[in-house]
Amino acid sequence: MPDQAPIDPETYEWVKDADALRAWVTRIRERGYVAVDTETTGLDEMRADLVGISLCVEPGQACYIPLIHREAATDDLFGSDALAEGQMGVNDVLAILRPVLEDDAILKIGQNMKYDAKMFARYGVSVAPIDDTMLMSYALNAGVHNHGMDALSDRYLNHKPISIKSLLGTGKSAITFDKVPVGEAVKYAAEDADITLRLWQLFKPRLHSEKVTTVYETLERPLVPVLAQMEMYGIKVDRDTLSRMSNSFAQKMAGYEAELYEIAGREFNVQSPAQVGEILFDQMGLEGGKRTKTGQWSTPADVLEDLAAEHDFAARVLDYRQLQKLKSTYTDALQTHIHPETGRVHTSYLQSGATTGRLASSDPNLQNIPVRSEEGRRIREAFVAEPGKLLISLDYSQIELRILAHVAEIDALKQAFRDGQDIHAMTASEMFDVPMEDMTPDIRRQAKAINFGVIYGISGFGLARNLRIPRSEAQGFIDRYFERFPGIRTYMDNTVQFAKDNGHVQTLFGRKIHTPEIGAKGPQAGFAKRAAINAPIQGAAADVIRRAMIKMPAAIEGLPAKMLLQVHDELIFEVDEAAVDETTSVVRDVMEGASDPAVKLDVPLVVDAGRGHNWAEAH
DNA sequence: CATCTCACG
DNA sequence: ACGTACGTGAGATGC
Repeated sequence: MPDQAPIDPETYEWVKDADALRAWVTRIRERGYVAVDTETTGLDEMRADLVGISLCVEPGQACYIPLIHREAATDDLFGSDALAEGQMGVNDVLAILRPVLEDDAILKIGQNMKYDAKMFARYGVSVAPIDDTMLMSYALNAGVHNHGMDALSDRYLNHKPISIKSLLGTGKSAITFDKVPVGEAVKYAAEDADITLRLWQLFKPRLHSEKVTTVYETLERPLVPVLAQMEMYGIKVDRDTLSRMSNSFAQKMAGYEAELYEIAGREFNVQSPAQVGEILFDQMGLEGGKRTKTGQWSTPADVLEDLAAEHDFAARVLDYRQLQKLKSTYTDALQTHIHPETGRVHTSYLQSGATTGRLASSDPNLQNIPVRSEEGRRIREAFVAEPGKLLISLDYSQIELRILAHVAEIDALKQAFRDGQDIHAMTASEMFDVPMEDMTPDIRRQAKAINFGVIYGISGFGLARNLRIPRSEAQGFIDRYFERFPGIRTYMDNTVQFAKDNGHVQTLFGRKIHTPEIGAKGPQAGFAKRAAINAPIQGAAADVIRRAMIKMPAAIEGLPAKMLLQVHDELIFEVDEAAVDETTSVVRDVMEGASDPAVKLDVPLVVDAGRGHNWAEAH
């Protein structure tokens, strides 16, 4: 690394007036880029207030512009806080900064820039173009370590930044950033911008030397504004619907609870797996109970399901648990996420959350809203379109199996997809020598489980557990599968070997997923192998839908349609009723062509679409 | 704060 | 012989 100014928080500038700020704007324009960081009153960009802005133009040259820091007024008997000295008004600051923040010719560099871009957007400033050190780290090192700034600074700059905890405290007595004395805030905030700039200088050439520039430039960087926009739109959620469901669940749960106490002959905590296990295996003396590694009884659903046929107690626990899950995680918790001003729920997508290139969703997670059970699916009725609009949902059909057929070059599978065949039925037909016209649902179901297993890096044990069949039988299925599709085994062996040789696997689009555990011995080895087999398939599917999402804003421009949600292989839009047909057609075309022109797949991508006044109807 | 359980693709 | 399906986030319990 070239000689650089040491990271010294004492040297940063506190910007107090317009002249000082204009001097920074001049320096930014001379450079053509600037590292930017925002300080806010909270982590929720939709609710937090902007507290200050830090800038850095070269290592060690950083400043902080405080906006609304408050300090206890010594002469105020009521203890209310007064605005601290030496601050500019947010409107004055943004008036001066806007021209550079919105200037196409000036690159704004941030760590998790989506957060800062959303904050600025709420104050009417559209920040572009951007670079993001978190995403650079993710493109370089997915699968290796986390991409938070503290970790990156420690790892690459050998410097531990001032911790936010040291300023805010923790737990109940924690304060918000606007209560931090400005002098302390300058050191912390400007240091973050300084570190971000240094990381950027370090990562920029590495993207090239590690051959992930294309991944970063085409799959990471352009997705940031797309996700920011989706999150800010949010999706309308009907509180009354959720509230009614909560009440209904509570009533049913009370009934199950009484029944359980009756059977057990005593009261206990139904929500405690340990207490459920005590009753089943100690008190009732049932066989087959297993303990967790901490020595408590284990009572997962599949175990209870086996017992439920004989014992009402197990069946009622399952009933209770299902409703408890739906109530606490969905109908209750979702209500707290409805934004008081927009009436909508604004999730946050973590672009560097999953090692494979998938997104993750949090606060709330809208990627795991129930659908598999009838009762759970009804929760989707609470996700609604505005009056005069509909929700449309478009999802890729069998995208991972299609990608497997392509990358493993399995002619029979590729042809089946080209012919639009039922792929699970076709697999079953091949494996069990059953003509397609004689296919039964049960044979097809088994083949479907095998197809899923293949994507996950199949094992006899896993398939046996999933299908509830003896392990020997499951192993027989797998052997048979590889006999019929020998190319799949070759692909898997090659993938594992590639991981061992290179320390990573990669997707069709060049995304690297590091596999540091691939050389491990013992049980770890199995995990690492299966993860390595799965990653290029799951990752390529993730790349495809990312490409579609990146193309989408231009494609639907002019249409009265907004892209709201992504659920791994599905996109959800809110559309004026009159434009539903046209939007569906446009979106489908973008999704089905998302691989082009980067990768020409040997199989077609097929997208299914639905529509409705709510997500249950649209799905 | 770790563990268990369970919701999704 | 061993112990496993891949990838996530969240709520409740109990140390």
